[in-house]
Amino acid sequence: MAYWLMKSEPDELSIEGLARLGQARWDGVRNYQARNFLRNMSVGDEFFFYHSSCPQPGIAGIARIKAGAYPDPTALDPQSHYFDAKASAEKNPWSAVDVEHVRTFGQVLGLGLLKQQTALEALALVQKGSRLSVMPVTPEQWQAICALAR
DNA sequence: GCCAACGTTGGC
DNA sequence: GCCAACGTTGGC
Repeated sequence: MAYWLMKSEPDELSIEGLARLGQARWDGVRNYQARNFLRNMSVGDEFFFYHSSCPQPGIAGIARIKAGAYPDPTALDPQSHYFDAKASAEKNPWSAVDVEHVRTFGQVLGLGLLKQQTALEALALVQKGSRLSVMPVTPEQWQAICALAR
């Protein structure tokens, strides 16, 4: 089992929204590096749910992969914000996964707090200029962040 | 709204 | 293959 971190704008999907729904499709990833990480995910993998582009950016909880990567239907939907005119049913370069809620933290672990942690220096999230929205988390980083949540 | 930094596009 | 221009991300 592997660990990950994924960013979502709470206006689109928040940890509270996922808790309410129980599960959701994680779609709209339009970056090849992030997509490749999606494809490496296995059912049962857990990830930190990060809230981005919002008043309180940070890790808001934990969720789990319920179904591994499959072609992202939003790429084929002209109505979707994530529509990709170059994608087709035969050749859809984008992937989605299904996720389920695990835990909402009592308080959001703010980006500032995460940046203070020596144990997280290698995490793409806290590196200058990094915009990666899906990234791997090592077991050590996972433990360090879980400790902050207690 | 600003802006730094990155990724993508497309002409050459 | 280079690289300038453009679009996007995302914190502040």
